[in-house]
Formats: sequence, structure tokens, C-alpha cells
Amino acid sequence: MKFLVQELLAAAAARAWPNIDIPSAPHIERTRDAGHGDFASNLAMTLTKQARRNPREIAQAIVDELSDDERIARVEIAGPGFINFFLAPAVFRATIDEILDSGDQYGRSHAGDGQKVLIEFVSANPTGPLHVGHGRGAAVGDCLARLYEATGWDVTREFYYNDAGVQIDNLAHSTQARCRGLTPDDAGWPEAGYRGEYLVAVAQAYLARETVAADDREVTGAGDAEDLAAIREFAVAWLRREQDADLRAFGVQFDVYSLESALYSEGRVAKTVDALVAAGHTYEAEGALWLRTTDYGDDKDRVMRKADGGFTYFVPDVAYHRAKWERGFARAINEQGADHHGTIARVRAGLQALDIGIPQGWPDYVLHQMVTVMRGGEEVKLSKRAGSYITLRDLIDEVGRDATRFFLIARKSDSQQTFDIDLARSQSEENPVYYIQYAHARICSVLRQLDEKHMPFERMQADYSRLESEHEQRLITVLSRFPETVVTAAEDSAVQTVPHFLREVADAFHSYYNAQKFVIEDASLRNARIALVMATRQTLANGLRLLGVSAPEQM
RNA sequence: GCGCCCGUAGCUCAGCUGGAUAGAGCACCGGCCUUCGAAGCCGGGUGUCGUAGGUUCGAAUCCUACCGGGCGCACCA
Repeated sequence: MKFLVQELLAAAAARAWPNIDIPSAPHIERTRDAGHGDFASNLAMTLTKQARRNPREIAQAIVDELSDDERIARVEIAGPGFINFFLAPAVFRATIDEILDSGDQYGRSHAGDGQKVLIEFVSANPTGPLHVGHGRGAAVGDCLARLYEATGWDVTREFYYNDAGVQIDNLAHSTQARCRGLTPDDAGWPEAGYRGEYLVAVAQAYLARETVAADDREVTGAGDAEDLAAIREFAVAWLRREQDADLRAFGVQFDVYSLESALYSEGRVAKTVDALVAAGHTYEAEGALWLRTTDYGDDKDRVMRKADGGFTYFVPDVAYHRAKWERGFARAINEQGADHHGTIARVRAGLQALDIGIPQGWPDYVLHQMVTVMRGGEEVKLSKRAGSYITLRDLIDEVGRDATRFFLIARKSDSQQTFDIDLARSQSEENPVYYIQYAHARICSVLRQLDEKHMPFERMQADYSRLESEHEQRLITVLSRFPETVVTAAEDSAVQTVPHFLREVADAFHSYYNAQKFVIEDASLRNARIALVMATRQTLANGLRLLGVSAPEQM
């Protein structure tokens, strides 16, 4: 609906002012005040400089060129030069049919035009269970993926991890110590080893020669406490399996797993270094090989090859992203914790220095800020080494998958968040997710009632013109905003706008529910109301699906 | 010290590609179940939009400085 007004306006403006650059999608917004119509545009005001006229004159010229369209009832020029559009009531009512006809496709669009986008998220190294921060990444990343799918993109969900570095060595040594029956405070426990109890189970399974299968690997324990390489393989597979299980319980799955070790074994790291040297952006100093990332906006140059001959982690990062580019992803989004923001500038700089045509701002980053967990009125510290922290699994078990996902998505990802477990549990009824799910369940209940009373829905009988109450108008208007909400949420990576929107839908519906009856004799009115309510149910279900939250038929 | 993010009602947060009187929820008070589910609805008030400047016809929104909080600033990953 918004897009319709936008098109008409752009066309009229182009006719009125052929010599001026008119944006193809001029700024249009929903009005807050019904007296200002349904949509308003400030286009005329933005053209004052170019047109050298006052905004009201410009607006008048545009309005004069607006083509007649039965869907637009009236256009007004108001205030300093706003163009206000009043839509024909039939347009709003047509939304109901549009939703019912589209079904689970309502809200989907083709803006992405089938282009490939790679969304990398979670990417936790397999050294321990996933914690709440990973949960936020999983919720946000998966929601982004769903938003991109809904707007016509060909989405790949990817998980990148390191199975061979220093941290994994540490994991192997810690597991080996557990195999030998050591505990963290014993003599001989590896320095800075992972102290978590979870490694006891890993050690036992390894010694018992169990087979573990993660989504991307399968390993059988060798049972030999002296074989560090075998322990490493086994521990990685075990923890990957745990992560996969937790993610699956959270409703998140990946299409591709990428290994840092593969970048080495496939020669991509070496190739990247060679390419950077060949491009002339490197120099040797203090025994190390440096990349002049400052040429590309980084605040200092970065070491690529250390004095000891090893590469810094920055090199595989660049090699990895180069591979993403070469795989054909003109758009790539990295969802990660804000504590990694320092790597953004240097990864992009490294990609620029390759001189292979990668755009400056590629890839995109969506960062999420820290989640502080509160329990019993106290902050729970996230210390992996001490082994005491709230895992994603704990949260799912305690507050449920739906509430956890909803909660982690409901606020802007670049704001810090406090997750109060006690609050989420004890007041779970007041959690907004239930408010929305309840609206859905309530509608299903109404439909069941009608079924029992043998009042089947007959769309041909519905007279939408009888949906005149304020509640009905408001509900229809809110529902009509869904498609543009999805587009904007995807474009801006603003996942929190979806839960917000759903809150409004539920709000409009609950008010309506309390004000009007649906099980009534008057068939033309009844069917119209049922149509509206069914459209509401569909919109709620589609919106909840974007969040990965269930839409229950009863609660 | 440098960089990034945040600072909106008592609390938790929307709104931020500038727009017409700044919005929700929670909490608090008072109503509403013989009628489609009260996990609901209706009514009641709350703001120096961190501070100070600047740009603009117009600033919570953009710019600058400062204050406060968080996170980064390795030849660790």
C-alpha cells in the first residue's frame, strides 16, 4: 500500500519537474494523526533548493500531475508543504483479501531478486557450551536470515570455526588431564586449561571409545589418554555435537560449516599472503611481514607473518572472506559480538589490498552487544575457564525456546541487554511473547467455536464495507503495514521492529476482540469479521515465523 | 590516550536515512468474566529525549565538544 503511493507520487513529481532529480522511492510515511490522511510525504520540502520555489507551490504542481486513481480518495497539501494522501476505504479492505489470498506468502517480497547472500553467525569455537551471548547471535542471525529469505534473497547460513589453533590445543590438554583423572586444582593441570566440568563427560566418552556425530563431523574415541591428537579430534567433535544440539533446540540450523584449518590445508592462507605481497601493500620490519592496512583506513598496520614464521589470525580471516567473495556472495553479513568490532576495519582493509574488486564496505557487519545475565538479583559472570556460566541450553530449558528467542530479538542488537532469568521465569505470563501468541490462539479458538456452531466461513458472503468501527479500521491498517515492516527490517538489519509490529497487531486484535462479537447471526457482517480475524491470524503466524517463534493454536 | 556502541517516563525499552502535539510494556490506582479463552479489555499521569553549542523553515533524529556507562585497542584467537 505504501509502495503504491510511493510510485504514484514519484511519477507525478517527475512529470511536474522534469528537470529535477526525483528519488524513485520518495520518502513516504504513515501518519500519526488521521487528520493528516493515511500517508504523508515531505517530498516538496526536500525539492525547494533545486526548484527554487516555496514548498507549497511545488507540492501543488506535483498534486496537479497526480494521475487519477480510484484507490486514492483525496490528496491535500498541508502545513509547510506536506502532501497528505487519503486512501479509499476499499483499499484497506482489499488488504483482507490480499492476506487471505497470499496466505503464508503475505509479507514476502522479491526485493532481493534471488541474489545470493551469505549470513555468517554464531561461529563459536568448539571449546565449550554455547552461552547467552552466542544465543543472542543465534537469534539475531537466524532472524536476519529469515528476513532476507522473506524479501527474496537466496540465503546461505554459515558457521565458521577454528579446529586447530591455540584454544583447541588448550581444549585437548584440558581433556587429556581429565582423562588422567586430574581436576583443575591438582598439580599437573594445564596452565590456563578449561576448568569446566563438561570435560569430564568428554574424557569418559573418549576413554569408552564412544562415537560422536556432529552435523559436520563424526569421530570415534581412541581411548588412549596419551594420544593428544586423537583426544583433540574427539573433543572437537563432542563439543560441536553439543553446540549443534543446543542450536537445534533453539531452532537454528546451518547450511555450511567452514573450518579455519581448511584455509591452511587448501593453501588459501599462503595464496592470500602471496597476493598481498604481489599487490605491493606489504613490507618487512622487525623480522615480521606487515600489511599496510593504514592505507585503507585502519588505525595501524598489521602483522601478517610473525617473526617466528607463523601467521596471525588476521590472515586466515582475510583468506576466509576472500573465499566468500569468490563463492559469489555479492552480499555477506557477519553477525558477531561487539567485542570483535576491532577486526572489522582490518578485514576490510585486507580485502581492499587484494585489489580484486571487492567493494569498500564489504562485508556488512551486524554486531550485538553484551548480554548480562541476572539470577537471584545478581549478575552471573561468564567465565568459561572457571566453568560456571549460564549456557544457552540453560536458558532454553528454563524460560523456553519461544520466550528466549523473542527476548533476544526484541531489542536493538547494538544495545546492551540484561537477561533476568528469574524475571523471565516467574513472570513468564507477562512476557510479550505470550501476549502475541495468545492473540493467535484466541483467534484459533474463535474459529473452532464457529465450526462447532456450524457457521463455516464463506468469503463470498462477507461485506467488508460493514467493517466500519474504529477497532476494525485500526486492525486493518496495522495488518497492511506488514510487508513494508519486513522490507525495512531486512534493509536495516533491524530485527527488533518485527516483535514490535507483532505487539501492535496483538494489541489491535485484543481490543477488537473485547469490543465486538464474531459468533453472530448476521451473515454478511459475521463473514466480514471472520475474514478480518483470519487475516490477523495469518499475519501473526507469518510474523512469528520470521522470529522462529511458534504460533500455537491453543495455550 | 585512540576507536566503536549506548545514554528517551520510577524500571525495561521503541522511535533515530530530520517533519506536523515524544510512544509502548512493566510497576501504581480504579473499573470489566451468566455471552466467542480475564495469559485479555477499558480508564487514570509521568518526560530538562545525558549537557552545551551548531546546521535547518523544522532536531530525540544530523554535526561538534563535553559528561556518564560498556566494549575493543597483541608478532592471542
